[in-house]
Amino acid sequence: MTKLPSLKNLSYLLALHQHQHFNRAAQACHVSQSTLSSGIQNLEEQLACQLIERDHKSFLFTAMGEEIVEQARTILTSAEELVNFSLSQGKQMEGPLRLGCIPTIAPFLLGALSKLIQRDYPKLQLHLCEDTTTNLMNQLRNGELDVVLLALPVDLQGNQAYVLGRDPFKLVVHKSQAAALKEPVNYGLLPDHSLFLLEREHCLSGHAVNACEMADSVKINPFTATSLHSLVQMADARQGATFLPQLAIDRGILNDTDLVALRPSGREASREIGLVYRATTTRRQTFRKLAEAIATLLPVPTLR
Amino acid sequence: MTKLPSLKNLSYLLALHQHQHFNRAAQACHVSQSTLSSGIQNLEEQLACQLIERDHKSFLFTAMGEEIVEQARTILTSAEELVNFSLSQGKQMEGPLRLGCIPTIAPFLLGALSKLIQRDYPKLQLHLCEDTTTNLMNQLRNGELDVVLLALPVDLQGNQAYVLGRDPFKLVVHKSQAAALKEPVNYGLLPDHSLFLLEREHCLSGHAVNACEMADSVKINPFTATSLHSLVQMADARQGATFLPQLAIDRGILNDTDLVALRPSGREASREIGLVYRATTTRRQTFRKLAEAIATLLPVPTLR
DNA sequence: GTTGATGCATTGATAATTTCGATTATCATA
DNA sequence: TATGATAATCGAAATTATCAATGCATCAAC
Repeated sequence: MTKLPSLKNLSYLLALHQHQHFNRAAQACHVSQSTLSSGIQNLEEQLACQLIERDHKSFLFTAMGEEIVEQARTILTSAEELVNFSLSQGKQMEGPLRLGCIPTIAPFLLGALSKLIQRDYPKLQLHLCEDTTTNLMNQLRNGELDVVLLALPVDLQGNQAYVLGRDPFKLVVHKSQAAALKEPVNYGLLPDHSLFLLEREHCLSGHAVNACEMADSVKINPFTATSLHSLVQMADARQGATFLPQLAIDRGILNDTDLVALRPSGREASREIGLVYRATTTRRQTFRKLAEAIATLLPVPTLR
Repeated sequence: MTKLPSLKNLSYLLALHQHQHFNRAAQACHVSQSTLSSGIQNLEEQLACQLIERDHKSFLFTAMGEEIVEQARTILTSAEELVNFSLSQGKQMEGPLRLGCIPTIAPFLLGALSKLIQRDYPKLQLHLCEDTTTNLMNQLRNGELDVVLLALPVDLQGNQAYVLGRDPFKLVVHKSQAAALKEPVNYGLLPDHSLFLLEREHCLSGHAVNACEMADSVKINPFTATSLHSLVQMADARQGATFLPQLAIDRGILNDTDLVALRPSGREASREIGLVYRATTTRRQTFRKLAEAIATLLPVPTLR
């Protein structure tokens, strides 16, 4: 059998790749710069190939280095999964679980989820993290997260997902305009520029626009908000309209406003909520149970 | 970050699992018995769980131990792939490649393949191994083999495969009977018990019987052979018939016999040849090129 | 230019870990 | 009750990892 590199050195390599800086990487690993430096050299020697090109002041990962980093990443996450698995004694619902969630779901679900987990699986330590879909997917890939809760469809990039349920979109309008409308709402009746959406990059905008088949409508107000809460504030103050997921409405986002929720026209005006995990995971059973728990909290649960 | 177990200790665990004996496992790892013993204890301490139940004379892996072994296996094979990858400088067609093959393909293909590889990819060191489908799949899973060449369909058990081509079955009969038959052959014209097949467990028997839609026919002779070559000997000596893959016939297995090959009736009288590899591999490109090379040697190449 | 700051490599002493051989403990069995 | 087989334990020796300090090259500021 050939001599294998140590996991420690591989983790040094990953840290260096992440920080692109020996000192900061060393700090992140809680070792001195010289330790990390020699660890990397050690690796290069064992693997008999150059991983980084040195430039005395700076350095650059070689193509090989990048490739090795990718492979090392999966090895290290597997190893971490192994210790987590054993530390939790193989019990599926024990030990730490790092869950990422997008901002248009998190505030309306994680509170209830946290309570539910606390009640049903008190030994499961849920660590939560709120970020954009892109960032969450990166963190999942890097092993910084175990599972990610987000709106589908999304490019799974080789990961796998459980579909937990469906979250219908509602058209939310000011009381003063609601009288003139009847369900399902015909968008043509809305004043021009009266529809507020999240910033374009935000996945919810895309989902809502697609779901309601109204891309580039003249109805959309060019101002864009960055959170559902500010969206509500805008619509309320300017007597406009917006789309909100049922989930947010159920959790009282419209309380203390003069807004009412109406059913929009267009088929399938909804988003799907999915739980994404690495294909290489060993914790499918855990994620499955978590998925079941989350599904019970959704407007239209449809676990598969 | 939690403290990770060392790859070395994990490999000790795997060796112990394989040999079920401390001394022999230690020898296999080229370390002393005490080293291996304390390595295992170390693991148990780090993972905070009992991996083996000791019985003073003997021992038994716990359920957790078995599970950890499985996970450790994938980690170690990934690590080994990493060093192989780097040692071959990322060149796809360099370094060692361990190929397993079933006995009804190996003798008719590996010679030509070996020659082809030697010519086109001289730096690829092909290690060959001939065994049954079941054993090959186990060795693939254990990381003892990199790829396996066999007849499809087969339970992939989470592995992946390239389909390389199709190998038609021919009905091989003695000259003295050939005159009475015309293609495609109607089995009813064969004398009872005149058809020789490989032993029942052998995948080729199943493939041939299925392909020609003649399960449990009274035509089948209860005597079964263990290799295609002895099958040919039987049919030749006893003036019977048998099924042979085109591949074997192309390589001259009927030379110096009084047998002739005829096209059997029944649609799709053929087997598919596939190249199977672990889903977690990092060498898909290598396997792809190998697949292309092998496909050119098959009677009906259909790479996908 | 000179100076100071930055960033990685090197060095040599020290600490930690690994490994081995020898020994011990336990059990089965002859 | 010896004997042999097996795994755990122990202590010394070898190996390896780590750190603080230093070296060396580069760059920016003046």
